[in-house]
Amino acid sequence: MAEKQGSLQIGEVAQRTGVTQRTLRFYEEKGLLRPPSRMGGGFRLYTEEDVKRVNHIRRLQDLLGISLADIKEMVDADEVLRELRSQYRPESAIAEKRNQLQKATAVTEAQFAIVKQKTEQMREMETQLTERLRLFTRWKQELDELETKAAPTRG
Amino acid sequence: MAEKQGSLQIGEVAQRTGVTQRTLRFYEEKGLLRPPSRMGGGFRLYTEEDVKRVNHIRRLQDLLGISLADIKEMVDADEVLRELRSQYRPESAIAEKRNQLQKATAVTEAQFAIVKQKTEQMREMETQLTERLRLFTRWKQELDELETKAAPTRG
DNA sequence: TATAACCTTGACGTTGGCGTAAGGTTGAAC
DNA sequence: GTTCAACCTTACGCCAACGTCAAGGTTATA
Repeated sequence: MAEKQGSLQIGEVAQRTGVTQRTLRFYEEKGLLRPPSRMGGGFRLYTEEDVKRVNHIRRLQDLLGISLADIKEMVDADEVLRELRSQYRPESAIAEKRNQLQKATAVTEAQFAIVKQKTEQMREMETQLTERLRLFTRWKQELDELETKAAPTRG
Repeated sequence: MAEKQGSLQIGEVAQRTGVTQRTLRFYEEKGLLRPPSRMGGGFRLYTEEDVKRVNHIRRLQDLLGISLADIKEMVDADEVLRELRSQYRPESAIAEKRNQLQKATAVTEAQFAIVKQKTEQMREMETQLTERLRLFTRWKQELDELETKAAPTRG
């Protein structure tokens, strides 16, 4: 019996995502990754989904610079998404689905707002930096001219 | 004798920047703010420049999510900028000026690169989120239709 | 000159996000 | 059936970025 198809041990997940095994266990502890299945002896078995998840978490961390607690909220919204997508068979509890959908929408909108705001501020900063760089090159040119035109009377 | 014109005590700076007094002292300790002048009894006296500085630091922290150590590098570059700008009188040590200019340019370019990369990733994320929101609204509509068209056989 | 509001330094405490070491278990290979 | 890397849990450690006292000095105002 081979391994279950497409299941990865923690070491490989760590390698492929660029985080440590400790971090993966930590995320699990904190509820950012759902507890993976285990093989007989207790070794964790991850899926490709999990890998994507980790990458997503890291992007959120790096880009938005928000706490893991907040990220948990966001990835929970993702989870809802997957659930809704998978059991796309609305024979049961429409009200609940509507509820989940509502919450997921809210979280996503919040995220969107953050991203929007940050991109805007980033843009401002970008232009500022561009201006500054222009200024620097101008000054450098002036320095150059000063040295070539003026007397090289030293040394 | 009134206060020196335009000098602010730590409390007011704290209020206006939204950080605590502790944070201001902390930044000073870490070299992110140059030690302000003091009045007779030792009270710190800040300038409007300092206020801008603090705001800048916070923007960098919030937007780029980088460490204060890295931010120090950046604001040091700012310092160089001011120095160059103020004593715009290149009678002394051109070589040094060139050097400073070079370093400031390098730091600024590094910063620019970071900002560029992040903006791009942000954009990606933005489109992703937009798509997701569209999906959500579509699903919600489907749910609505299901409820209106199907039997409202409850209650 | 009293007293409240503001400030000082010093030092220890806290929180998030992991690092790391210890001691034991598992699994594939030989 | 033993070896050995990869994994397990437990638990203490660590750094950044401040928070939070404590004990006292300063300044404006009555």
